[in-house]
Amino acid sequence: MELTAAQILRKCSLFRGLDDLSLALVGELGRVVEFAKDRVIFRQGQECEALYCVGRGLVRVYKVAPSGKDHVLHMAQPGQTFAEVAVIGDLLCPANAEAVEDTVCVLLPADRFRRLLETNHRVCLQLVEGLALWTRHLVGLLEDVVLRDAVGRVAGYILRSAPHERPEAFTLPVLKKDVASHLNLTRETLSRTLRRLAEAGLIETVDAQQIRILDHAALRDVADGLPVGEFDEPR
Amino acid sequence: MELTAAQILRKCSLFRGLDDLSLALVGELGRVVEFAKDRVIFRQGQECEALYCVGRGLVRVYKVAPSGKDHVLHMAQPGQTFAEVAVIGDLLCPANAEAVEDTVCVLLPADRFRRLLETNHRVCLQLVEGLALWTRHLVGLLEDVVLRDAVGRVAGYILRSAPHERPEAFTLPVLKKDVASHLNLTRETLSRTLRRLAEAGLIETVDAQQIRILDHAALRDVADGLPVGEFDEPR
DNA sequence: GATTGTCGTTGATCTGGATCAAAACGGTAC
DNA sequence: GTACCGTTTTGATCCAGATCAACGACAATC
Repeated sequence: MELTAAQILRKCSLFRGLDDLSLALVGELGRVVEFAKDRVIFRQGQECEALYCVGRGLVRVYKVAPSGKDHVLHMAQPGQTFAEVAVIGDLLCPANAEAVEDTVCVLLPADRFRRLLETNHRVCLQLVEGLALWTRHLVGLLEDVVLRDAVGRVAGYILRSAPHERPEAFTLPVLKKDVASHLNLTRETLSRTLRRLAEAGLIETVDAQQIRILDHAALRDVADGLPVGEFDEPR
Repeated sequence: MELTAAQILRKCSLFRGLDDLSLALVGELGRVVEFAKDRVIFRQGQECEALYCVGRGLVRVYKVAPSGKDHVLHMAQPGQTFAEVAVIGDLLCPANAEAVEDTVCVLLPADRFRRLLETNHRVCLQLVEGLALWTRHLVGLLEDVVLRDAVGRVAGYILRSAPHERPEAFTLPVLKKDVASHLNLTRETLSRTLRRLAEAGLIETVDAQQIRILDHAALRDVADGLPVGEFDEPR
């Protein structure tokens, strides 16, 4: 199935709420590009040539430390964008991006998009809102890493990424190693933490990729900093 | 000395680049308010009533964990704004803010500011740019905390906060405990880390608040992840 | 089939920075 | 002056999570 730029952009959360006319103006700039699995899309420090909107597939946006350690900032799924900030601020790419699966994106060239922003108030307004949300997400991530311990972060992640309807069982959309990196944990710690949550009866691991939530409220509590309980202490 | 809303807003980096007319429109909304030292400006979770622009003084914007630990997101100095994101996205305050010294702010009421955004394209454009910068700052902070160790973070902080001209000696604009919290370190660790840098000959501590940079390049290297050297190893 | 590679789990050990404890500094109030 | 209070510094100890190491489960390639 082929995707057109318009179809992809219509589902893009950054442009949600945009009227058809403005959406068409944005679409005119768009060029649909495919990236094969493992293909590098851009590297940090490069000039950023476009804003990317994912139509199909999965993109890992990550930064690597001088030490070699890397940190996943964002796993961009269909409907999500990346490199917005670099494009808007006319900055260098702050991170690396690569396709985790075969991926289709709409590219909105930086200079033309910036020009559209300058002429079209609706698009501009929409973007302000989108950026505000993205910023809040970042602050959330930051506070997660800074203020919560491993169990809290994992519990919070599970709650956030469970689908809103039928939240009992869900399939992780990304590999655990990427989840771990996103939460600033090692794979090992993530694995052990999931086991602790399972042993405490809060979740159940169906298989490597599937998690069933057994006790939503308790999970909420753990995410809010309460200790896990339901273990050791052989009174 | 009394400050007017217009004077404060003119020096505000979020509105830098705004033409006089638009600036005047923004200024019309503004109400100048003083906050005494230690006064709480808002608490996380509250409805956010305005965008704040600091004219004089210093405001600590911080979040506290369920555990009681707190994290300084931002020490807002004159010319800087806070609560922009909450106002723009019509979200609840994501953090606490309190005046560290006697402080003067311009308040731009949320609803009226949002209405201005909707009607004035120039202000909207300016804001997109401001948000992009703020986002990049946040990503930097996140990567700092996640990818660097204590020495790297402290070295980076010193480099960032040294004045661009005459960077040899400078006075910390905020208390060390706030610096520590911002970098997600304890006061103790910050103190020890500064001592290590001093012993390695990269900096010199004049007094509690003043730091002299002795070796700019080496400090850069440490911030980029190289080990500090110049210690132990009694060959 | 065998081989290689990536991912996930589990166990044993190590360590950077936190925590606890105490003392040295300024301020400022009396 | 002395007493008090918040900040900073230093030292001793502790611990959550990293690191190292081994192994099983698949999937892809030969």
